[in-house]
Amino acid sequence: MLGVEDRLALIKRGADELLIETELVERLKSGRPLRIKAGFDPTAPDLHLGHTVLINKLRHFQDLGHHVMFLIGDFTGMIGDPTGKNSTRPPLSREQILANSQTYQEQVFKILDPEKTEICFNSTWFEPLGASGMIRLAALHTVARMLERDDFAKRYRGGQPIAIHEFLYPLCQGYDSVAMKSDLELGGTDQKFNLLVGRELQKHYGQPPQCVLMMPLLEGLDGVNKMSKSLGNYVGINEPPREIFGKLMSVSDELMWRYYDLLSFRASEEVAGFKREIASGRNPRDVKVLLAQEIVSRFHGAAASVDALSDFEARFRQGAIPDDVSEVVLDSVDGELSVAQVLKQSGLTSSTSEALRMIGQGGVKVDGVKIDDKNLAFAARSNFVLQVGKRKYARVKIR
RNA sequence: GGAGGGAUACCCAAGCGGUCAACGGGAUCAGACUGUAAAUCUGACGGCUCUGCCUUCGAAGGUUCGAAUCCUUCUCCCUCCA
Repeated sequence: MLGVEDRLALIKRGADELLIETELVERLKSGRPLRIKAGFDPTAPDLHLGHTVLINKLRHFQDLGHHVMFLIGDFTGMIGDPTGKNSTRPPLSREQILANSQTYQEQVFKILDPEKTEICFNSTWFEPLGASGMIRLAALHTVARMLERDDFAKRYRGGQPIAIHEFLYPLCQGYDSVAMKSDLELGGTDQKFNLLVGRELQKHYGQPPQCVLMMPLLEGLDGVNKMSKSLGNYVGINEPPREIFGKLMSVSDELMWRYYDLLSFRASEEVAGFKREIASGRNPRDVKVLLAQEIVSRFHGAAASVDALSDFEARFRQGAIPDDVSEVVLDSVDGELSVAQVLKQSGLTSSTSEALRMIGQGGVKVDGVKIDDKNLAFAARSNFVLQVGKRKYARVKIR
């Protein structure tokens, strides 16, 4: 068993902020398994690397012998967390929420130990609470205090609408902590306000207030916004290995370091070594490959990461045609079909206008040979591989 | 309830009677280069049977030879007052 100091160090590794450290130390000293809470909105059916920052940390707690409670906000999902949003979120339907939370559970156990994880749904305590209970809960907080929250304040000042129900979200999240008797809640830095409401409410209900551990938010592939499904800048852990690999390779050299900090399990001394090597001339690409392979192996196994690397090398270094090109069969018109139609109907371009533009820009290849004739037509019964740019392929058969 | 302000392409945002398929930025896509789907540079970025034609500027009407631009009504949003 590690000493309190070492356990605390592991808990704090990579974390942005821990409140209140002295309180946590006291609880760690008690030696009992702590009740660790982390809540997830069932909005995105697929976990992405951004979620795993937090889940990895939950795994640390499990390894230290604590009781991890994975809360699925099936009730609060109907409100929609307003955190970090500059607009009201559309509420989810009951069916969507249930389907999404199912997917969550399947994926989260790629990282967490199912034996040591308790899955909770907050509808368990909110359904019985009822409207009157909700009003009593709402009476515990003031509008002024709600408006202290930065994103509410900004929206209010900026003339953006704030719907009343959005005020209920932090209260509900705080009440979750009461219902779950949590010792520590884990969340992103953007969750600070909500996490602290939990402390307030627990005090009100006569419980010792939870400690709060905040993890940094992972930037998405654009390196600017936080990784999110809705912004399309994410890497889903269920995506095909080659896709995960490619997406990680598209990260800028600068952002790569951030990903190393928050996603890699490599020792920090080793990462520091990479930085020194690159400063003295090593190609950043090679280090990026190591990261991409580590992540792919974590979710899909070592074999998949080797395959993803060789596929990537073949396609982007040597311009080879990949081996998993999907096939489309198209009907000819009067015995032939124009390139523009083939591109559109095969789904490689979204319109014939775009198809013609791509040809004009030199982005279209037939069997690996660039074409520049916009009026080109393919005869019936021809069979070829069509390519747009470096990433879109289709094996086309014309009937 | 009253008074103002706003709604433009994926997002932000110009335009305020013709030269507007609509400035600019972001995102995206393509090309070049390369060390990679990094960076940088160049270009494209409504649709089509594509040297031309068709449909767009919240919705519906109207004025005009001609409207994103003017008028009317409607919808939604914001601000201030009550």
